[in-house]
Amino acid sequence: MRPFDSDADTSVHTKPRTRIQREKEGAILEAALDLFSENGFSGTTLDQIALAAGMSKPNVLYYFPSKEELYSELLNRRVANCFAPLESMNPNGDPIEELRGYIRRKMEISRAYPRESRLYASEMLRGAPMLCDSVRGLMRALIDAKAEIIQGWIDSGHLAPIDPKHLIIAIWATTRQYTNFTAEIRGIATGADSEVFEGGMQTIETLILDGLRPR
Amino acid sequence: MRPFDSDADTSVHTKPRTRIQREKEGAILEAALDLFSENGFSGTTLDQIALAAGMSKPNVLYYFPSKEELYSELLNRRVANCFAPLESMNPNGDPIEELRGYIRRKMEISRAYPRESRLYASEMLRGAPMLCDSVRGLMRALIDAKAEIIQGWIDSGHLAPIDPKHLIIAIWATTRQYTNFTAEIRGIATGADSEVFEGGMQTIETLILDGLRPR
Amino acid sequence: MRPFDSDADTSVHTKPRTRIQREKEGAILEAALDLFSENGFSGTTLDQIALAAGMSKPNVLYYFPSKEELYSELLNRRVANCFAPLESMNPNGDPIEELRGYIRRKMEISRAYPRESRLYASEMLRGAPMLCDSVRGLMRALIDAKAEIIQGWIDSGHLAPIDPKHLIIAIWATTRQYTNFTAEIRGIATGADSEVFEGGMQTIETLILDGLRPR
Amino acid sequence: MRPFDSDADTSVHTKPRTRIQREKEGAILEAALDLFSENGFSGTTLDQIALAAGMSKPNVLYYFPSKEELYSELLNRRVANCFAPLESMNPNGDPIEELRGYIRRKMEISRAYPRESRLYASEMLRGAPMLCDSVRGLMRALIDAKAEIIQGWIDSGHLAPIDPKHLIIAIWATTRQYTNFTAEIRGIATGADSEVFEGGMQTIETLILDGLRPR
DNA sequence: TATGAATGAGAATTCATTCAT
DNA sequence: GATGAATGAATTCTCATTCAT
Repeated sequence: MRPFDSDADTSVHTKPRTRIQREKEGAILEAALDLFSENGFSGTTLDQIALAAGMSKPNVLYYFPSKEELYSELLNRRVANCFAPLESMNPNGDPIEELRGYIRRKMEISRAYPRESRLYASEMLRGAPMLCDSVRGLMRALIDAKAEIIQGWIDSGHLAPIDPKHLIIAIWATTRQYTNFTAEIRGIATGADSEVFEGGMQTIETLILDGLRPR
Repeated sequence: MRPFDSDADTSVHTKPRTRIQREKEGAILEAALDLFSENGFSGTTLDQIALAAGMSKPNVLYYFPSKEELYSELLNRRVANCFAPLESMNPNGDPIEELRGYIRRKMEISRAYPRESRLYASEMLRGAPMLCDSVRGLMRALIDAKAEIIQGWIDSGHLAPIDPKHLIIAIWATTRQYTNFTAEIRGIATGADSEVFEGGMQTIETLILDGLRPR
Repeated sequence: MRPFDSDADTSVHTKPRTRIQREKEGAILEAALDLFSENGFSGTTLDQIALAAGMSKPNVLYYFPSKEELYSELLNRRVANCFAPLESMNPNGDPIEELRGYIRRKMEISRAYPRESRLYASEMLRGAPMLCDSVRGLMRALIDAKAEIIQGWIDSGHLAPIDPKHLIIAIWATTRQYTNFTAEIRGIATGADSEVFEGGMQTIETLILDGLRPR
Repeated sequence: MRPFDSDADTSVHTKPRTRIQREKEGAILEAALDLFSENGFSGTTLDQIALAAGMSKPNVLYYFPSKEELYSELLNRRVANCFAPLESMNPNGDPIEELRGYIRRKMEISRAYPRESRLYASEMLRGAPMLCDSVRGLMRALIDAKAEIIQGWIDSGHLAPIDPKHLIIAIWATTRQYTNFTAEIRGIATGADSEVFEGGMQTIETLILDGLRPR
């Protein structure tokens, strides 16, 4: 179910060899993710990270050369992984059902990884100054691929005509709302978080799927 | 077209009386809005604001007692004004056309005040630690009022059954995407910003309005 | 009864002519005395003084060229006046009764002008960096005169042999304790301030007068 | 003769373990004591302390979290130690001789630790805003204990009737005069400091002991 | 006279980073 | 590897004083 885990994640990395190293690095990344995603890059200090990771500040910098590198690592590796394994959309399946599945998986993944998701959103909101090109490329490629599939469905008359990329953007926007802007949601909707989440999912499906179903 | 301006804005304020005061205060708010909306609260320094406003740092603090107050002023006054004058929805009009008008006005207002809009989004993403209760109340009241109108349309069979609050959230989410997450949009869609914006608006209307139109 | 008042005080001054001026200057000195005596020179700001005096900071500096001058004025004029009119000791009176009278008047004057007294004590504790020579001279002359009288009483066998200057110092020390170090007194003795004050006076008289009475 | 030293002092402390730490902390406390006792809390800057201690300002703050903490540490630990080991008064000894011994020890201790003594006096003069409760309690307990002993002597007719607490206050007052108000003393008495000090001690003994000796 | 406006020189404190062990 | 120690460069904020009106 989990499309990736922290071990797989850091294994991409070149440095860490021993188990201890991997564990320490993991603890740092975990703490940093907590804090960066909550308070942003400037709002987080190495002291906080070191404290949360249960080690000394210099030790944090032993594993990651600088605060910026640590942030970048998180952003460009962990966040990238949010996309990569995510989207399996079957070009031969039923279009509406495939889209429904996509929306649901997107919501689920964001709910499962709220910190990664918020970190990414926060970076985007700032204008993405630290997002590396490879991740940008990855994203673009992913979108392009999906858009092509959707375009096929439109061309064959299974979906109402719409710009596929904008459709994907709309899906991202609405799912983001329920997973990253929870503070806003809580200010608007009443009820337990999970209920609101379900209500949101229902609404998104209604709008998008009914909006796309050809008349 | 502009539903408010900075003069009207600050006139609500108690303090500034002289012309000079209003001008200087305006310059500071302007600079602060630029910087806070771009780099967030912690990512912005008083030095930057003073430089951008063309005055000395203590002079900035002569007008606003602290960095936090300045931020708060911006967030809670300027941003609040984004909502208040915004939404006129006619309960007696044609539901679909009223919603279309609402979506368009929402998009326009966000495009006209991108910095206020981004500042607000950024605050929300952080969990809204500095958003004051009066603004929260304003928002909630606005949503409640709109939701009631929409519920009326649903009850009379003019719209497909949907949770009105979630509908509004969906509209906010999608408009936000095109006005605040431009960095992400640019990474996905090709073409001039304004074209992309138009495409987005078109897509949102299609999804939401067709999604709501009863079959 | 009052050995001096603020009018007499400031009249020594050269500048102020009009009534308003004298009043304003008085208000400033009053506020400054409150604050300096409570918080010391560095612990007091011109803002605080201006606020307490009910005027603007530049206006304070219109009357007194600098914070230091204001403090100095207070210290060297008001405090000096504490001494000058104070001590009438009759060389022909009964020695014990004259000393008793002196102790009582000293206590009373310190109690009547606690702020001046505390300001002076605080300056002394710091090493008296701003006490001007004329006040030093005044004090010395006063002590010398008293010491001579007392020496006469000792020489004529009316008092036990003792160094007259040290006697005066002892009187100052003990009276100061009850008027300036009230925080310490309150930490030690129980009962209402005035009772404690009376007890202190009684004790001082007992010690000094009995200690001096020849056996 | 020295009833305590700085090593014993800081060893009560929880934090410092290594030799370097103790040395540095000691250097800071030493410098701070010099400066705070001379210029008071507000009149002293961290820059001055850092300079005097031969280290950088942040390094000072590495050992003490804030200026206030540093001051408080000094006041409440070092000064408290001034009292604790001080007063051994034998209830079974000769009352006059015991009091004489007490006065002398009190004078000596204040002369040996003039900075601690002045710091304490300065804090008291300000109204003791930073004196912690435990020190207050210590003082009160000490006074109570001594007062009881003295009362016993009075009850058995060995001393003239007097309020024991006020007697102690008088002793504190006069000893303080010679150790903390040296600036005033120098303005009054002529001769070398040590001679003046001896003269003062002689006078205090004469007054208090003769004043108390029953006739 | 009086004051709003402005500021340079500090003040305390923070923080990413380096260094020595 | 790990950490205590140290610091330069900010960063927010204060304050006495000046200036213009």
